[in-house]
Amino acid sequence: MLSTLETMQRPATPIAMGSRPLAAMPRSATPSASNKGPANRILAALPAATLDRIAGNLIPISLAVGETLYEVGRKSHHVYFPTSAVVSVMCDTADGATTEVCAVGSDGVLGFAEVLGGDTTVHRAVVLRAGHAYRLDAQLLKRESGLSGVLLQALLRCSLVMITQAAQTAVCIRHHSMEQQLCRRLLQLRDHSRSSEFGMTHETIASLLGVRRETITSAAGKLQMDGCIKYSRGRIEILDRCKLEARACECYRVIKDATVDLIGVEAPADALAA
Amino acid sequence: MLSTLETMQRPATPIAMGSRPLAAMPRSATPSASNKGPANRILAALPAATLDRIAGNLIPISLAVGETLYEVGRKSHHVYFPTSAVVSVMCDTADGATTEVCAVGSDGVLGFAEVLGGDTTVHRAVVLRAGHAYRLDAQLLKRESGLSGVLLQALLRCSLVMITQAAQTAVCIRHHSMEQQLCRRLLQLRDHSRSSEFGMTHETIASLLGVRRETITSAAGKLQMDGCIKYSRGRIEILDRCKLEARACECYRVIKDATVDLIGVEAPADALAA
DNA sequence: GAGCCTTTGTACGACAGCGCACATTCCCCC
DNA sequence: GGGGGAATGTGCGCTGTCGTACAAAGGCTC
Repeated sequence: MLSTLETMQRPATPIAMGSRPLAAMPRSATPSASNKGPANRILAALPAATLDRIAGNLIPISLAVGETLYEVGRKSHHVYFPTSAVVSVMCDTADGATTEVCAVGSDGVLGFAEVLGGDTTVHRAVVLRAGHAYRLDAQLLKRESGLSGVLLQALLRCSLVMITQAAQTAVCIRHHSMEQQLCRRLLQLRDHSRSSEFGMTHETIASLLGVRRETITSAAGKLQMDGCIKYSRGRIEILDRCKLEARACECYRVIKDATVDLIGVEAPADALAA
Repeated sequence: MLSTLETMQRPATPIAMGSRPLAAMPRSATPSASNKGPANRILAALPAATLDRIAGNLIPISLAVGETLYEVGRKSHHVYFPTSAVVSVMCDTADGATTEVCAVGSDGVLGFAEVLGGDTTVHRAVVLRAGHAYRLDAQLLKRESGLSGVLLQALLRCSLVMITQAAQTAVCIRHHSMEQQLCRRLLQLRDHSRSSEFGMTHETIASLLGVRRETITSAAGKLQMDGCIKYSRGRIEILDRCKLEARACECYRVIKDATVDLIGVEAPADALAA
């Protein structure tokens, strides 16, 4: 779990496309929260008895940038609990345009829609930041969740976070300027990477926000001019987090607060660092 | 449950504001699906044993247009199962702009975020179409859901529908034209009202879509010109459903299909009528 | 160290919505 | 049946984003 940002740079394509098969991760780590790396918070919050029952089936895997966890209209047979990886949930239009509706990291779960037996997945989940995750068989989770209300409650909690993110994304797109949206997304990227620098081209950010690359270049240019950020060739560094937050819309806070409220507190260092 | 559209017309204000206290509904109907009116599908789908346990606490209430079921940042102590009423879940910006992120009718539940103990509600739920609903004490539901996984699964299902709606709303706002968005929303309104006519001013529609009244007037004007709809003084009639669907973006279908997939089939007459 | 590819910068016309300001028309009520 | 208020129609300049096209610059490879 040492993957720093250096290992994730420069996806060959923006996350709009790309779907390589999952690479199984050889070494088996325990899913308990006591690990050094950032464990998945949902798993960590489960009572020991529940966790024990599924622990044996949690397969640690490694995710590369651009990998697709599940595709629109196709049934996924797995549920994913990211630890260090971050996954974007994308929503597409009929003519190929895309927008990220929410991002899931170690504070969430992916693919649990299948557990309920819905036939189609409307969204696409693409790895945004390389890292690790635990994979669980959907059928197994389905059986277990019938027995353990705690598990269902955890899933419900996650889904509420996703509702909040998606809803806030909608208002944000409607009412806030591109610069505000960019600031928000940069802050979220920072929070997920736990470092003030991360690899990401204008092109990739554009495909997250569902706008043109040039629009991002223009907005990012202003932010750099004002000393909020610094970037070059697929590498962005946040110089002044406060300034960035001041320029962002409130959506950043709304989403963050709701997540903390439902899932749990952020790492303390995170809330302070620039 | 006779409230036709005649009784809901002309809210004093667009749904952007307004919060009157709830009016208790005197007559007590059984929540079972065997009633003549449209029962709540979530309740109807519960196994008899589960339903029996909460039936005594389901209080039938009547909802008027513009009533606020829950407000941002305030804790609601009730969960609502609409039968004939339709409720908009609105998301606001700091400077007062609003957008509807999803709409809930007899195929959904409102306010279940509280059940999980989240402290803040990020959204606002406003009655869009007058009608009836069942109200349930949140604490009671919390207790019951600890016991009944079926109940939790039902809530999770509903939350997935909401995710789909909110996510699709986001892409739709980003990538589709106002005319497309208007068509989509009109079709959804029609589906919820089970009649091709419904009371709604341009102003109200504008506040749902988060745009100016004039923008709606202009887009609606084109639709009327082409014989898709007919409107006058807060009353809109859909003349040609097919034409409307052809002009709408795919978002309408995506949301509808996902809802049917997760919650259940629509009333058969509904899928056909013009 | 030359070439190539990726990333970023820039320009310009098109156009959809916004904000504002009125005009008009219809319905309801006195 | 006349007034008043709500609902709708319309115009105009402004701004932000799109679409397209091309230029410049940085890093990697041979």
